[in-house]
Amino acid sequence: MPVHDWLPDALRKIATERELKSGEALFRLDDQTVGLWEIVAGRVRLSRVDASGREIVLYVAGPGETIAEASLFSARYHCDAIANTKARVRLYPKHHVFSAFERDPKAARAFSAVLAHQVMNLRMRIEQRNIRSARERVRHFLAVNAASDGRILLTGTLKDAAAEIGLTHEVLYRALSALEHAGEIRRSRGTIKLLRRV
Amino acid sequence: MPVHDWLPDALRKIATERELKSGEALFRLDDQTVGLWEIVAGRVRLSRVDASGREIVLYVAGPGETIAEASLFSARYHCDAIANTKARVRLYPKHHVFSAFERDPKAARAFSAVLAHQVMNLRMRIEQRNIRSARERVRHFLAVNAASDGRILLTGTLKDAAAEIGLTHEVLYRALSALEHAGEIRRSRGTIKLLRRV
DNA sequence: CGAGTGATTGACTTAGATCAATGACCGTGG
DNA sequence: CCACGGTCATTGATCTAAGTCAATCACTCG
Repeated sequence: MPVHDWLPDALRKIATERELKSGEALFRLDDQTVGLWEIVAGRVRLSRVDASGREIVLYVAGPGETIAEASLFSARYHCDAIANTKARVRLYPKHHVFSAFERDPKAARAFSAVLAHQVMNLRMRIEQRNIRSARERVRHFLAVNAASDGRILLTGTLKDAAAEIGLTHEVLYRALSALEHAGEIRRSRGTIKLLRRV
Repeated sequence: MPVHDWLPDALRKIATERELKSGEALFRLDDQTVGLWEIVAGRVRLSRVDASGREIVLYVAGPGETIAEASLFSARYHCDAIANTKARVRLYPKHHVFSAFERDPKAARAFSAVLAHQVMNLRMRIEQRNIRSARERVRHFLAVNAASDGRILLTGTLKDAAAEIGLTHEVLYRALSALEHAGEIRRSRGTIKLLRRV
């Protein structure tokens, strides 16, 4: 997912950065699309205003993520992007992106590959959300994130993990300790290990 | 999302169909990837076996969906695909897909565009799942699916919609009738209209 | 006309959210 | 070097909204 994996070096050099104050709009519905944005720091929300006048949030993007990939392929944005916090963003201008893809088909292919992986990953997360039981959901999360030796590599805190899987942190703690008591996992200072069932 | 939107005609002609019995494997982890699969009928699950030996379902695909887009870009599958029901699938062989993309850069671009849209759509659905309150979730769903005149186009039944937004159908019915009583929506034989707030 | 399914509503249960309190750990600034 | 503010991790008590079970009616399809 990190942008650095698929954007050609040349393109990264062309990118320009911009600071956003909290609440400032990066772009608005129907603005002309200019390119691909990467969030460097802070959080930016994508939202629309619905028929009854309320704002509906489509997505909140954080550092390392790109937004508006789809808008590369359309002339106008179809949502608003507004900074939730003070934020720094980087712009990869549309025509540079496409000319890079033309010059370097591998880059284009890498881009597709990244998107395809994201699709798989997001589908998996939705599947996870379909699991109602907190315990089962945590099991799913652990299983998906476990290496072949059963060790789970946590990026960030448990609180972050709780948010990602859609549980409150309290419930995650409880589920983890229940799994530990049941002998399904073992924990030691920050690492979790999935134990092989007999 | 329908495959027909982005696959060149020529490619569609080359595709071969295959029937799967319920429980039959379409492919297995570490098999050589052969191409892109489209589900024509039935349901196929993508799953892996975790470190403790349980099967974890990554995704369940239904008619009209494609699976293993990401595997186009890798030599081996990294999950199993198993028919949940009797199913019919269609194969677009990998090298044909890529040669079609080379011959017709527009097709390649369309493919990327489809993937990018899927990413946006999936992110939106995850955002929706972050809303805990059933009523708010239904509001979000209605707002996202409403046309500019506030009319909501339902594909399929309300039960389907309930499944998509991650609620039981009973809860969806109740939330809808609560919204109707509150004057936020109006319903008449199968159609829902979002009323403008004053 | 009868079986099957969707839509709807009621009654009840439960699991997860919420509120609250505590200890561990960290960086930091005096 | 240590006191202090902040966040994470953890656990307990309580509440509530969503899930579950169940019954009914409308509709469609063969």
